Amino acid sequence: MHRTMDAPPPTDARTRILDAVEAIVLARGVGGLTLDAAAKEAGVSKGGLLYHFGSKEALLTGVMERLSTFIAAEFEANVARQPEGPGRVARAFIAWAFGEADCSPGHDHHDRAAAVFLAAFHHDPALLDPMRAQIARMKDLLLNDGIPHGAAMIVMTATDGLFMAHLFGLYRPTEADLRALRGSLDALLEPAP
Amino acid sequence: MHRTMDAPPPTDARTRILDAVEAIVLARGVGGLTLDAAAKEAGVSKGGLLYHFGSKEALLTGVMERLSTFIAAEFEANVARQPEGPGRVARAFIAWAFGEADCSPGHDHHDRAAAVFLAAFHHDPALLDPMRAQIARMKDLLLNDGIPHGAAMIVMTATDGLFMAHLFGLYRPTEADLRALRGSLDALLEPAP
DNA sequence: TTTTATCAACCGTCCAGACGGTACAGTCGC
DNA sequence: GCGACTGTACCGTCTGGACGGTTGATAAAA
Repeated sequence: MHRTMDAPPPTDARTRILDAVEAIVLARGVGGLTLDAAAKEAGVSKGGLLYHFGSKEALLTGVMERLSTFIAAEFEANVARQPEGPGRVARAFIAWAFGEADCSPGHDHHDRAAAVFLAAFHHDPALLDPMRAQIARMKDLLLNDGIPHGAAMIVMTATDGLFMAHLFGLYRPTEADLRALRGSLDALLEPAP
Repeated sequence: MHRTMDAPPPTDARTRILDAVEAIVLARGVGGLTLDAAAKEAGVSKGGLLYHFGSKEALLTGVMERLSTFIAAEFEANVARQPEGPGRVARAFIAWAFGEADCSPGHDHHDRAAAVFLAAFHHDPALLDPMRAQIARMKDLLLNDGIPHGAAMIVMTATDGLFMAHLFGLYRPTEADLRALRGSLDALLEPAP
């Protein structure tokens, strides 16, 4: 059950089902996610879906777990990519928010995260617990990153806010908005003059 | 059986229904919001509810419109409360995010906004359009507030992020976190030394 | 003044459809 | 033979919505 990154169709059913959940939520919204729809989208019978995930909750748990571990891995990689020293974690946060991680085609990881997020939360807010744990860890690291407390909090909330604006489509920042935001965030991480 | 027996709730049925929607979403989540539940919570029969709001979508539209106008009014009031000059709008944003607006008992306006937000978005993302228009106006004012572009964007995203963390319960900032955040945001609005 | 008609504001019931989930017999590749 | 499915049929529950009352206030007609 590894990540055999092969041709488009021959992925295993489990992965296809998980992908189908994300695709449906992105295309049709949380309300469009039914077991029947997920099965059809994954090219699997309903019985087959229930063979892998015994209930809708199990399905959402699965999708949530996959997202959590993916986010965790991406975060680690992002941190490793930054130069050592104060502000390293903060820079990883910023890099993630501005989407400099992978280069997956089609839907980027923000969209997929948003879809999973909404679907899980709607079914049962407690399903977000793995993600909460992950966020707590990341917050902990960020607050011990050798930068002022307030700067760390700004990085945390600003990146969250960017994500939320995207999630709900509240507004679309222009390129100039993003450049300015990024510039100011970077400036925050410079040692005081 | 109109204005006779009600001593405690002298509000009209329409308002009670709108309030009931918010209360239900807060207490039982988006999935718990049904017409029956809303009717019962409002002390109205299902037929009566459908008399005022002909469909669930109409109900959510109503709740969304009320929220939009409320937010707009609150924003205006918050701006008026700040001293004139550069950073006035930004300070209003910050004041709102830190909940210094009204003193409504029971549920604060953040909780109610969150409830309406989630319920409307779940039914149909397009229902957020009134709110999007409102946010666009607020963003416009913020970006012409006489402060650097990047600072304005930080204020915008940071306040959104704070709201989102609350909305999904992703993490609970400590008092110290909030103080530090607030201090750094305020410092951003000081004219460069 | 009495009767009748109209109208808004509800009430309570019923229903078709959708959804999550079960059951189970059969199929196909290893 | 066995695990990994497929396909169909079915069940109980819930939901949005339709529909036909009922009630009390008000207005018009007698």
